[in-house]
Amino acid sequence: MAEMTISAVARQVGLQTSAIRYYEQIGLLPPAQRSSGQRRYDTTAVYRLAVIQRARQLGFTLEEIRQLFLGFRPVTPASERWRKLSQKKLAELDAMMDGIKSMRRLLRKMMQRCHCETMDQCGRGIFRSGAFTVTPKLPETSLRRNR
Amino acid sequence: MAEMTISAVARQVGLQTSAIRYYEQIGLLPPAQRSSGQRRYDTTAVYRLAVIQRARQLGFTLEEIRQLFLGFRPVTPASERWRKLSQKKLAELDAMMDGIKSMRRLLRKMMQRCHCETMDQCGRGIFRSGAFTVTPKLPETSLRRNR
DNA sequence: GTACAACTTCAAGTCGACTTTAAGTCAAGG
DNA sequence: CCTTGACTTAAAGTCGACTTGAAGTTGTAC
Repeated sequence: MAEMTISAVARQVGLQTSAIRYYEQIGLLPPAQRSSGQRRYDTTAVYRLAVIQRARQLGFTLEEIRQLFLGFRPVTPASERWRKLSQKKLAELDAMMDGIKSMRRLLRKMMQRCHCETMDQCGRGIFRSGAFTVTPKLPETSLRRNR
Repeated sequence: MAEMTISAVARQVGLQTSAIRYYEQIGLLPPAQRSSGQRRYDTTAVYRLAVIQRARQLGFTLEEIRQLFLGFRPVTPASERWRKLSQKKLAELDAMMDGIKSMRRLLRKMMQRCHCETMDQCGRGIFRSGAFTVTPKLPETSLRRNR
């Protein structure tokens, strides 16, 4: 259990080996010890990856996760790190929810109220209402592939 | 008003000219009439762009918007087109909301319950709990630049 | 005649989080 | 010795929605 290959670790944490190499490359994981050129990991690496996975689950970007590990003075307790980053993320999530909610509202209104025959007619109505200049950009279809 | 340049149209609908050319390129807009090589637009193009902007506001991808215009038999009324696509999108938005909500829940729990000193300790806890294999992928920080 | 602004095309660049590909290395088994 | 499988690297590709850049054309003003 002390020395695992990259694929053993990948299996344990539910990642592809390429992702683990990538994390190392961007400095999210410290360079692994090598045994005749191959990476060898112990449980601390697995724990670190568990944290990374959890953080991704919480909506953190890899850059934010790097902050979690490296963006504080070494004495800063983990709990405080989490709290600091979580506050910002929570606000972001709320903003995102609001964005989605307004899409939903508008979508429902659209479904109820539109009786246009042609798209052109529809466009004329929208254009007159003037409320089309803003562009909230959709948060993306969620749920990415998971190996 | 009958004949506008691309930049006049861009101004009216709040897009960059490059976006309009791009829409033409991917077939979202029909190729514009040319006057000595330059594109000339009338109000129907503006209406079409108004529809596109509104649809983007509702969370539709450009591909979905293309469906809105080209994915139905020509006789299909606009209102019916909207309703068909909106139903799917509404379901997607709901799924996205659920994803965000579960992130929020987990985030709050994390903030309350984590008292770890070190990240390593934190990782051990997460790893033991086993609930880190899934990877919901965050919907993206919303609100993209708007020209 | 030439400067200028506004347009044109086509190709390439951007962002984030990876994956894929090509070419090479290594240890074990037959 | 040779194959096999798991690993290695660096570079390039992927996705969506554009933007940016380079190089060229057009019409108008001075």
